Amino acid sequence: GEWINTTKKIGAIRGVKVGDRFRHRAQLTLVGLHRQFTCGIDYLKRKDGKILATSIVDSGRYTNNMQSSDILIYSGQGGKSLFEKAEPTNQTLKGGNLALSNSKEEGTPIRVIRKLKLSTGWCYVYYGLYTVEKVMKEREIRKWVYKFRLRRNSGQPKLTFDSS
Amino acid sequence: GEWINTTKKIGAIRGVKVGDRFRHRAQLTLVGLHRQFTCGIDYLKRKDGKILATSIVDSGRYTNNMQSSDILIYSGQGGKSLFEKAEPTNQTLKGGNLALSNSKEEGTPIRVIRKLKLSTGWCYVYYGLYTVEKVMKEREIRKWVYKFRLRRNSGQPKLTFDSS
DNA sequence: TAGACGTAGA
DNA sequence: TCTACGTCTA
Repeated sequence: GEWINTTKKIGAIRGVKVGDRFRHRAQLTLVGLHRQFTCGIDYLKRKDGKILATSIVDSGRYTNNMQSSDILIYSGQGGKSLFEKAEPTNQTLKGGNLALSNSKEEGTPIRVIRKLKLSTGWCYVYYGLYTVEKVMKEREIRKWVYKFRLRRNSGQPKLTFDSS
Repeated sequence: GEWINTTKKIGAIRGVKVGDRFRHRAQLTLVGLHRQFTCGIDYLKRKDGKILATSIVDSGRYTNNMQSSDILIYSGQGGKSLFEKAEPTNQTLKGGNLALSNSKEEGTPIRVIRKLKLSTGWCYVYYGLYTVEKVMKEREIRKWVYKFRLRRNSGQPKLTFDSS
């Protein structure tokens, strides 16, 4: 890839407002909201080597859920998603999962993007900054998975949709 | 997919000029230049059922070549590309290949997009309208493939690049 | 439901 | 080189 002036960063992205909508994952990459093309968890490595999550995309392929407007339970990666056919395997605390866990320790904000069906069709909506407040290990059908409870940081605009 | 006001069409796209550059295939889809996300040949079905090519993308995965600024030899699809590992198989005159062949019969214009490495990095460049002037069947390593010779329609802007 | 000249990062 | 919550059309 060829990128100019693009250091991954934690926190708000200049020029992107809460509620902004995007048609394709490629656009999230272009504006710097989420620098992974298909992976749901993006992260960077700090100078001391510790990895921290920068953003997550909830596109409904895993068993996430939004309990309220402020709480999001996000599934870790690995061990096959809902629609995969391969044998499920246990998730491990590495890559994006480790990054999210580290982010809880550090209390660093995470950009959250969710795929929604609005009246105009599917799109990715920037929900704003969240903080990981709990890391859980749960038993699913035939595997252990990580779940991350994120809470939306206060002081951000309310989100309302013409969802269909 | 959710598309509004988007009928596939043959010929120039309003708002897109020869030489326009795009970072991702997704952008080609958004502006209507090429409505396939990964496939190299896009086509539509005419009212009488005949399929005609609308656009092609040359991203270097097949053995295409640009003999001069006006002539492009484009490989048909199927039978595995250069980088695939599976067994090669013969290409057949269906789908995109059939569409390109039909376009030769009808003399309809085809939008050509090429992936280039410029000084700013890789991008897709709109080369303008071409017409298929010859359909060939050739022997490659262990398979038969189709090759389409396209000639750039006259009267279009010259293209110059700061390629690297 | 599967195939197709996808992409970035580990 | 491979994985990853891709995405369109047939």
